[in-house]
Amino acid sequence: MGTKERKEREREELSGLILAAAREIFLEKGYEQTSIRNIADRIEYSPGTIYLYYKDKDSIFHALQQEGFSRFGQQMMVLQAVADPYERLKAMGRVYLKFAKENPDYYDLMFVIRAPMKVLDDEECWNEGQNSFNFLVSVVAECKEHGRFACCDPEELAYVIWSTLHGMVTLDIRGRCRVVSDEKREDIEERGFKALLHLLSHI
Amino acid sequence: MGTKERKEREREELSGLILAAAREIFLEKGYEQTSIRNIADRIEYSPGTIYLYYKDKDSIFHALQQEGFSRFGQQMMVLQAVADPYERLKAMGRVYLKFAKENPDYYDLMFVIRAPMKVLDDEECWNEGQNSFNFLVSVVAECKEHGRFACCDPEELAYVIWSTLHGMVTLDIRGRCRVVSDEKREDIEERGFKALLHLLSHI
DNA sequence: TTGATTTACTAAACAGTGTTCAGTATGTTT
DNA sequence: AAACATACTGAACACTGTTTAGTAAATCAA
Repeated sequence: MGTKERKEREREELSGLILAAAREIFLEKGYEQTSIRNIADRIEYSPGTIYLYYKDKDSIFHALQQEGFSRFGQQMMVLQAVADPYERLKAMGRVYLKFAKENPDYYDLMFVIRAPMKVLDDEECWNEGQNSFNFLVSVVAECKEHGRFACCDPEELAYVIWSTLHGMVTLDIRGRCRVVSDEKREDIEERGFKALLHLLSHI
Repeated sequence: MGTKERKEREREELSGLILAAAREIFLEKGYEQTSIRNIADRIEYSPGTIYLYYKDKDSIFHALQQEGFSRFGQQMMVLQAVADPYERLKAMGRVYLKFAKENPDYYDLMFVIRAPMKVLDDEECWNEGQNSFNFLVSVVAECKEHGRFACCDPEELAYVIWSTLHGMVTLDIRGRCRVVSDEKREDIEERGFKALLHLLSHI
């Protein structure tokens, strides 16, 4: 008899329901407003039930972070169509900035908020981030094989490129971009990205 | 009779005491652990009293942010000794990274945490940040006057440089640097900064 | 089918959070 | 001495994450 299998299926169903509710509230009202009680209310279960499916609040956000990386990965798929490595690198930057602009809350969860990282103990690997970074490093390395960035270490250059884009995005997301003059603020990330490409094209 | 003056002095005294306690707890135990009740306990007043001196919790963190910028400004003083603008720009980057490394909590408050920015309404000016950014822009502009960065807009280039350093610092502070290989992680910011300088020196 | 056991869930409690406000006690002024 | 102003408190309100004793239902064994 398949009662065991059914039970397992039901377990995963509620676990998925909890995550769906968390995602809804998170995307509707943001991180601060996503509480265990809010999630419980939405699925009409008691708060305690949530702890039968997730260790704590942080692990719910870790699950949402993984969803974010999944979306992110899908968006990056378009890069497979770009043959030239340097063109692929440029397209990658644009996809990165587009993802951040369209999913600022997911971006925050993936790269800024501490909560989802707390479930990883000190030296445990952060797989999702690692894969994304490795991919960037590999693209930079390919550029190098094609003659670009001859004097640079791929990992170091990847890190600098990532830092620049991440810096632009977080200055925006966390409200620090108002220091930029009015006429440039609206498209400052686009301007910044072009300036970065300009720098990269001269080495 | 100077009762009015004395009262005012006493007001500022307690206001300063609250801020000092907030600073202590913030630097000892971090942002999350700095609560109104913790502050009240430390100065042996009731929680309600704090609201007679500060509008809300955010405005306390805004005051702490200003302190952060004050420290930051003092550290930047050493740049007055650097005559050549490009050397000054390089020294500025090093001071920036040094400040972030030595005062990660202040840095977080100044450039990442949302709370202290909430006291500024939507289009109100963020003076502390504005002054710092303007200073960076002016140094880049001076470089340009000395023949460097000929093809770049000073504000845009200042923004890119700031973004790169800010990105490196926040990836570190918010625990996203573990993707960098072990052998480079320890001094990855130094390596990244050198790579940035390398980029800047080729345009 | 009955009794034992496991599973799934809830309600309540604990300890904490920011914030407000009626009441009090002290200091100042008339 | 009475009136008023100021400074502060303590309790309350509405939240937060998390734990746990208790319950009701489902499953299993005899």
